[in-house]
Amino acid sequence: MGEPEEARAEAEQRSPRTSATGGKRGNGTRPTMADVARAAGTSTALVSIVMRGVPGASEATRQRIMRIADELGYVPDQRARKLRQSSSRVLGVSFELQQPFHGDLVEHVYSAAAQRGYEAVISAVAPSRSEMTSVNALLRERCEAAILLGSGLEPEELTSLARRVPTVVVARHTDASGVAVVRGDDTAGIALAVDHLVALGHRRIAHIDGAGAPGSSDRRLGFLEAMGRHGLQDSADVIAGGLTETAGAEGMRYLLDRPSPPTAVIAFNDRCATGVLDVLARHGRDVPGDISVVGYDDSRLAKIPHVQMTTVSQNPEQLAKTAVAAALDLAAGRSPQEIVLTPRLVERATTGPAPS
Amino acid sequence: MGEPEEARAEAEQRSPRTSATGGKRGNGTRPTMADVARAAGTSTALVSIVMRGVPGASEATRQRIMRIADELGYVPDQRARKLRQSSSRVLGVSFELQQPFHGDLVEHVYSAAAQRGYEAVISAVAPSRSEMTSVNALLRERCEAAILLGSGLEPEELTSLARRVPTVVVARHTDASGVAVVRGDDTAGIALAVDHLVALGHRRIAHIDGAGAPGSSDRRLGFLEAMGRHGLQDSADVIAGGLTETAGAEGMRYLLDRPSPPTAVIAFNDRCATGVLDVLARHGRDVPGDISVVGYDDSRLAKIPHVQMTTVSQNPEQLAKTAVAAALDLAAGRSPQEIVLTPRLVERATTGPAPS
DNA sequence: CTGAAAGCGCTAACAT
DNA sequence: ATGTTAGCGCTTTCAG
Repeated sequence: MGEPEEARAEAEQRSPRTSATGGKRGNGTRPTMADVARAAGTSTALVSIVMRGVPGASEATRQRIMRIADELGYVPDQRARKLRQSSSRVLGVSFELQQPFHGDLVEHVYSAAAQRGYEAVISAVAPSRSEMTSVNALLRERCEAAILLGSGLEPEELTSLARRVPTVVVARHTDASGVAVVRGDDTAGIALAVDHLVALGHRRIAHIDGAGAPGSSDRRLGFLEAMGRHGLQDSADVIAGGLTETAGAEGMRYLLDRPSPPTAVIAFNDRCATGVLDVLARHGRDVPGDISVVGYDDSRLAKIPHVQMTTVSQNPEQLAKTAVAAALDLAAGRSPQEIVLTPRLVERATTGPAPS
Repeated sequence: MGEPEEARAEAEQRSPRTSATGGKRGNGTRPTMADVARAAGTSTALVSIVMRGVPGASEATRQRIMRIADELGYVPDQRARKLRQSSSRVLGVSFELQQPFHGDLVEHVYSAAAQRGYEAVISAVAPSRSEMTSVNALLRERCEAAILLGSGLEPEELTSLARRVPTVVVARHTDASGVAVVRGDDTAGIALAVDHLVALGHRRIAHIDGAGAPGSSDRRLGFLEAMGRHGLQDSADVIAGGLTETAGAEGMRYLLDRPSPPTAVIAFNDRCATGVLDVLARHGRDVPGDISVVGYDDSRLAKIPHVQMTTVSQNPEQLAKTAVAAALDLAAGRSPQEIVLTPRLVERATTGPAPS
């Protein structure tokens, strides 16, 4: 079960040198397996065996074929290969191009998929490229399962999609039937942040939420609930925000105009928190001296050395690994599950004792 | 020549509803063209004609087949399709997952490719996924040409790659032979920034450079040259930086420790400038009152409403469009060219008159 | 306007 | 250990 992957890894290593005998390049034709077989004086089947790194060829032949393939600049045609195989061993991933957290997830999905012998095919969502378009591209690639990062699709769309391809939605909650869900426990995550701040002596705590974004309501509710648990429901403040720096900045500016602004802010995500921090810096507020800030996601933005944001980590690696596992389970015919991962608070430098 | 694309667009629109007759889902099998043909009582050839939207079927048949395909949830297998076609009509794109500017470029490459009837297949580079790995994946997809965003490959690697597949490198200069290059004029771009600042009365101007990053030396040279042109070579200051917020922050902190810090800073890119701005805000420096800051790329980061960064724009859309054109030219057999686009200064809110 | 048949580059039985 | 053969799902002549 491991051999094909090893072979792939090997092929990756081999530096793409090209020999003098390299043949006609420049026209659009690339060498095929038949070309290699002809040059080596063997059958294509043997070449196939060698290229896949499966047993069934003598060491001498293996070496020779490898060398010839290399000289010819031969690269196996993935399309033909997958077409022939009954299962494509392809996982489709739809993600948002400008969301740093999605970048983190994609990176780990690549390796989690590779570890299980799958290839990850990614398809982006952007302002000018809808999630539908992105997902349709995946469908045409005949992926065995689709992984949707922070999907914004409606429940009906998701259910409908799930009928066509095993679907797992990552990092958001959904009621859509038929889809698997892998997400962090948003309620618990926000509670972690609240507990942390309350322990530091904060009372007036605000939450700049994700507005209509997926996961937003869970976090909002979790916030109110946790505040209530501490008897702080009256000093809990929820402000409409969003997923961007802009939303965070606007929310924070609004809060600063208050007669008595909060001493701590929990933002919907790290991007939002970045906007918050920026506004505070510009207004000469010391963080965490005057006001504490907590982000969400533990994305690249939170880890920037001079930022060192306290944030709730969903552990992208675990999320990605779990999502891939869920996708393969689905593809293997098991029924969709909702897997909720426990988030963890990463205490860094943007939170501190409440000002007295 | 336009029809196949129209058809594709249509297919994208059609919402993925599934009928009651939808048949066996859940096992790994998706309907094939043969299934549709059988259900419609026609040949697969006819179904193919309809699915591609090419002329050769009566309106009635077309409607009927479309409906049946829809009901069955049929999606053409892209792999089989491309395999059969002589030219794959696929463009490979390698990009960096965490670089906002690459996100902008990728978005526009998608649409530029679609406009010319090509499909863009993207492959990411990340800390745990090398550019080689990323490019190899593209090669296996049999793309007709590869577009490398801000590639970090060595000239020999690029030349070697170019022998295997038409290659265009975007947004960096390279001496590698055989590859096409589409980039902004970095020397001119930095000069634009310098001229702008000098016109505002700045004399002590620093450049936080890109260290070893591609394009870095051009910008550094352009900076010194432009400063020299204004007789300011003695107050030109080059600081080692990098492509990240961290690099910018470190550079700026270093500059603030000077007995007489510069009144303006030109950062290597927007991410770097973001780090600079952050440090300035934390130190209570007013931008642009005390110090002006210029970024580079006009990426998402520069456009954030409360940031409004003055920056040098490489016009991602034009860059992407030109790169796609260059890729197709190459694929069509024309010889590689270097295309240098003229950058443009976008004056926003982070630059102003030098403090007196 | 519609259908039959060949084959894209590869893999997987099955021979030898 | 190596070769032969038959397709994967689609497009594309070529006939009807």
